[in-house]
Amino acid sequence: MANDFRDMANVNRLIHEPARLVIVTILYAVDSADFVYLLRETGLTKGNLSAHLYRLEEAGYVKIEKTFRGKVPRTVCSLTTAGRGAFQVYRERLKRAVDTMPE
Amino acid sequence: MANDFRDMANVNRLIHEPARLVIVTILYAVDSADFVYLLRETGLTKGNLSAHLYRLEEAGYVKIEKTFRGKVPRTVCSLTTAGRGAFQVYRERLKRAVDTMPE
DNA sequence: AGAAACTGGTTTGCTACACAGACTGGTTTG
DNA sequence: CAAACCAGTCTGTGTAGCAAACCAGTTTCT
Repeated sequence: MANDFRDMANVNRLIHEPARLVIVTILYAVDSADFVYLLRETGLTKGNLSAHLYRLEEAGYVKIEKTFRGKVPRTVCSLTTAGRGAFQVYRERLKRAVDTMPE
Repeated sequence: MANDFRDMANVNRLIHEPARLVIVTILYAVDSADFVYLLRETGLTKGNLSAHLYRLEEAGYVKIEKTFRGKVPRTVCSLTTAGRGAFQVYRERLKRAVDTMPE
């Protein structure tokens, strides 16, 4: 039982960070989103969003494609298979944690 | 809907930190525990545990009482009313977050 | 045409934090 | 009395999050 508590410490820290959790959750739901969309939805600053996306890309969780929409640059983000898997694992682990929390 | 996602970023960071979440959850369940007990249950190092407890005390979430058991020092920790409240709020918020996560 | 303002980001600087190993004050054991 | 041990605290290091400053290019204004 106390070991269930200890399990909480074993969550994926990369996804556990609230800002990134929001990003990943959105990407999981919508499949693909561009930088500006994420900016609006998350409420993060640009610098912050950029940095978090980079961390997620580095981890292999997010694919970042830079294209142009007309003459305007556009950054499209989507979860990789690894990213989707990591989110699922995180979600299940969190679900169990919440369920084992004392009333 | 996407605004629900944004809510995930609004958790109490102090409790959200996995190590502290474990500590707080234990204290919530057992009401009072000494340093050595927490050390065993959490698997944290002493320095780490000490620092986390201090942060929680600073926040007014944990009461730390230093006594002696015979000649040996003993540190007993317990959640304050504020701490219990904060945990409950965190737990409910997390519960909602888990529930709004996409399948 | 040139300046000003806007878009879509990235880089930089700062602060805070998590972590573990070294250290401390005292106690028990050999 | 020295060595080992107990219960913690302090210190050093590396990482992270955050926002402001910056940058490259585009559109708008005059």
